[in-house]
Formats: sequence, C-alpha cells, structure tokens
Amino acid sequence: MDYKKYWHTTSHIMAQAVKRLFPEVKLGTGPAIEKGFYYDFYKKEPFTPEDLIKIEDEMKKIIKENYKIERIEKNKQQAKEILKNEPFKIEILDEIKDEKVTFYQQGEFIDLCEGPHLYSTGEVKFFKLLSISSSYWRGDENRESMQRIYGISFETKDELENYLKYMEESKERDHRILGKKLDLFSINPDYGPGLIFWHPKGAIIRKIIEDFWKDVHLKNGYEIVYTPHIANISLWERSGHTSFYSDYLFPKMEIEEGKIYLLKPMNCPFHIQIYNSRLRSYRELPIRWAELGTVYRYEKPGVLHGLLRVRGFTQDDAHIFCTLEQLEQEICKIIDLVYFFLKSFGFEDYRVFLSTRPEKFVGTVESWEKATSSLVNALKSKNINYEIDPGEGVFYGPKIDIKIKDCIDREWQCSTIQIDFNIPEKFDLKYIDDNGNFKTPIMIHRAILGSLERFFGILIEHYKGNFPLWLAPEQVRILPIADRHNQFSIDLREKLKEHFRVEVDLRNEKINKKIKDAEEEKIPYMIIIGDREIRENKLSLRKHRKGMLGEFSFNEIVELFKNEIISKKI
RNA sequence: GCCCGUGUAGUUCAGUGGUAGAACGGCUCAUUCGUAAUGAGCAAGUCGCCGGUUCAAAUCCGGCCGCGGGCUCCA
Repeated sequence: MDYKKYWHTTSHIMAQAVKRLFPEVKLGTGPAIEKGFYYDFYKKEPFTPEDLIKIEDEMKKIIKENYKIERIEKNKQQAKEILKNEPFKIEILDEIKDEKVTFYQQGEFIDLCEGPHLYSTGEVKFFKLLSISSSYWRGDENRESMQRIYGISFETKDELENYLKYMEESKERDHRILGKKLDLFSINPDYGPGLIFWHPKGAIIRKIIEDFWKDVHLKNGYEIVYTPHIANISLWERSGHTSFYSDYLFPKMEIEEGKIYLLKPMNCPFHIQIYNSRLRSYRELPIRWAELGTVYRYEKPGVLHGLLRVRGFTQDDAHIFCTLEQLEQEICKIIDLVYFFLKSFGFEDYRVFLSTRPEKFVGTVESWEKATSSLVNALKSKNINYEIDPGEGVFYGPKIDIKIKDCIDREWQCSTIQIDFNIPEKFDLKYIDDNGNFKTPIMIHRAILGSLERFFGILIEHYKGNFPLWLAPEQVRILPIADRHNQFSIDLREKLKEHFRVEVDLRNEKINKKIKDAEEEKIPYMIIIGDREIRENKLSLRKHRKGMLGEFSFNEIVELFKNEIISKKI
C-alpha cells in the first residue's frame, strides 16, 4: 500500500499532540517522507526523549478519540484569521497563488494542508516516534532553527516491528562499527578528521580491488597513468577550480617565495597535461586514461561521515578523449564496464538517472543536445530503463548517474559518467583531423566505484562484514584442537599459503573458543585439526555461519576454494 | 558551518562535588580439551583540551576540539 497518506496523517496527529502538551509551540511543516514522516516545530527549549514518550501517549489518546478528519476550503482572508498565531504557516500561505486554500481539521486541531489524509485519526494503528533533531526553517541557515521530530507508522504491529528490526540491523551493518571490530580501518580525529588509515586487513581488500580494477581496465582498452598529488596554483587557476571550487580546496602551500601549490581536488587537469604534452592525431582517438587518483577536498566538519564522506579519497577515475562521432559508442562501453564491475561485487539492482542541461551552462545548446542524445541512444541501445533529472546536469555537460541498491534496499550512488565541453576549451585541447585541421576533442569523466574509501564503506555494509572469499582478508583459519596438533597445522598452513590467505590459531584455547572467535571475525572457512584428521589425513571443513561441511582431502579443498574465488561467489 | 546530543582503560560502558569502576580484550600461570566463551592472577586511565567556580571538580560554569543525529524529501 502507499503509506504516504497514512504517514502524513500520523504527522498531523503528532502535531496535535504537541500542540496540546506545548501550546506555545509554533507549527512549521510536516510531510510524509520516503520512510515515515516528520513535523518541524518552533520551540525555544528543545524536546527531550521524555517529551517524546509524553507525545506518543497523547497521540494514542487522539487515535482512540477517533476524530473525523475534515477537508475545509477557505479563502485567503479567512485562512489568515485562522492562522493568526502561526507565523510560519502565514509565510507559506503568503506564497500560495490560489485564492482558495485548504485546511484539514481533526478535533480542535486545524492545519493548512493540501492533503490528502485518512478519514479519521482512528485509522492510524501502530506508530513510533524515532528521533529529535534540528533543522533550519526552509533549509536556510540564516532562518530560525526548528525542532524536528521523526516518526514512522504502520497498519499492523508486524510491519512496525519489522521496520524497527530493520533499523537495528542497519546499525549492525554500520561500516564505522564493523571497521573497528574487524580491524579494517581507522580515523584519528586528532590528526585528521576525514582522513583514512587503512589497516592491514582493509588494505589487503583494497589491494585486491585495485588489482582487479587495473586488470579489467587494461583488458578494456584503457591505459593506466599516475599523476602528482600537488601542482602549482596556476594549473588550478586555468582549470577554474580556484574560482568555482574554492570552498573545497585545502589552503595554499607556499613552498618557496612566490611558488604556491595546491593539493589536487580532481585528477582531470593532470590527465589533460599528459594529453597536451604533444600533438595528437585523430588516429589516436579515443584515448582512455585511467588512474586510481587520490584527491583532497575540504569538506565542512559537520558533513564528515566514516568512509562515506571524507577529506582525502581515491577516485577510480578515467578520462576519455574522443570525437563527437565516437561519443555514443564510448558511453556504451563505459556502461558495460560499470555493469561488469558492479555485478562482480554482488550489486544487481540499479537505477539510472540522466541529468540534462541546467540553467547555467557552458557550450552551445546544439552541442548539449547532441551529447544528451548520445547518452540517450547509448542507454536505449543497452535497453536500460532510466529516469530523467531535468536541469540537474553539471554546468559543463550532461551526465548519467547509476545508483546501486544494497541487500537491504538502500540506494548508493557510485558510478557517474559526465560529458565535459568546458575543460577541453579551457586547456585548448586539440587533435588534427583527417583533413589536417585542428579540432577540439570531447572529454568524458567517469568513475565506476566512485571512490575506493566510499565504495569500501558500502561493501562493508552490503556484506555486513561477511566478505566473499575472493575479498576476505583472511580466507581460511586452521584451528588445532590441542598442542600436539600444532605442527601438523603449521605445515598445512605452509601448503595452503601458496594459494590462499591463511592463518593458524595456536592460542592455548579450547576449540569452542577458537571457533567462536573465527566466527565473530567472519573468517569464511575454518579447518579443524585433531587426532582423527592427522590419522586419516582428512581435513574437517567448517563454513562461516553454516557450520560443519564434512571432511575433505587437501586437493578437494584447494579446488573448492579456487572455484569460489574465481567465480567471485557471494 | 548551524542546531541538538555526546566525549571516563585498547573496546563497550557505569560513575550528580569528597581516594577512578565493571565487562570484554591484553599479559602471566594452570589446563590439552572435538564444532560459538576453561579457570586463577596481574597490568592497564592527564576522566578530550584550556580556563573558571570551590577547601575539594570526571561531576558545576565558559571556550575550543572531536564524535553522533539532523540541517537534501517543503501546505
């Protein structure tokens, strides 16, 4: 069912309860959102968690009192009279163009609202208020600070409980917590908020991803490049970053008198320098240069978030220089590559967005239309359903964004394909065409994983820390039952080490404890070694979260693991 | 950046003005064990930083820094 109406009504019930308990509160707005609802209130003292309980109790009363919800039409004058004590509502009223406005009334509570709503407050069955936070009135930091209460409601108790369970589960997946628990990465707030330290277990995963990424790119017609982390400010002045991107730049470094350098916030100007290092012919195009390029951007303190929003990160960046005629085919190739990578990591659900020309743009309308139609044709030829974000393109060109869904249906944006008319002009990129004339190539910026840091964070949450065998930092752990099994286990490790990442648990602990720890560390496979295994030369194999698989020979195990790794089985 | 909350041992957290605590983890010893925690002992802290109030501050007040939620969903 479509819960929007249901949630919207619940938000009105909440507002009614708040008004009863705190009559001095002024109403802001209270819509249904993607999952649940909120209402913004203007109140001097913030709400406390105890207030939430009181509000919930009052809401239960209102539901029980089962008020009919009536839609009432008023003209502006009447509306103003009704809202005389609600300054925020009056502000909204003043912006409505129609002479007639609608109110919804339930009991003593009346609110300016275009609806729709349920028929009565009694229809809301199960609800919960979830959190209190602040927000600016109309999202404007110069305006009043409002108190926002979030909540959720459902028709059945089961749905509510499932939702609360889902919320709990999302917490267990939190990459910041798992990153600490599994010793994958850390951030030292004293020495650099937003800067990531990759611990050995995180770093090995990154290495596997990087190797895979490079191999696939080389096989797909890309060349790998490396570029510096800093460059003279004149490069950034020419690219325009010092003006349109200045908020995100780390402060200047004056390395010698008058020689000012900047940390790079993007890789593209460097790739352009490689392009411009000599004259290019049309015969060379398309040129595809890829780099795992580490960039630094000054993000505001309040927006940093684990691995997902950081100040230093590594983009899986590439730039393609091509002609307008080659554009569509290049886009198709990129889309294929995007899908190949995302599938390899276990992402099967996508939503594709095409962003078109914004109000402020560079280049000609004609070139925008050509580029946009190349994007559309590419999507159509791939039979991809897409949604249009009108006017949401970057000022320098249209783009395709691909959002992936993780295994609990949350959406993440990683991949982006952007066409750029601006920067080739700025840097005067040229090639010589088949008639000997200078032409300007088109440039495509594209990233597939987005950034390694962010993608790693998403992977941790997607897998809940249970990495598939090909990515797991420690693929197998050998667990000897008693001291006398240690030497056999160490020898076995040496043999397995040729193929896999394997450790032995030589601690003086009971087998139960060793299994528990290996399970908690999410090691995909355990091999248990006791008297029986040594006597019969068989290995007892246990799978993480599954339990005993039985006894296997050494060769059978090698085969089993190898197949699982090659197929990138989830 | 702004609003609210928050900062105590490696980790998770208790501690409302009077000698700094628990569990897990770590170390040592004993135990040699068959599929999710063997037992005992020991070590471990500038209570985020700076300042103020007080005979006395982890605790109260102010500033700074960090972290968490939100500030994008608009009658």
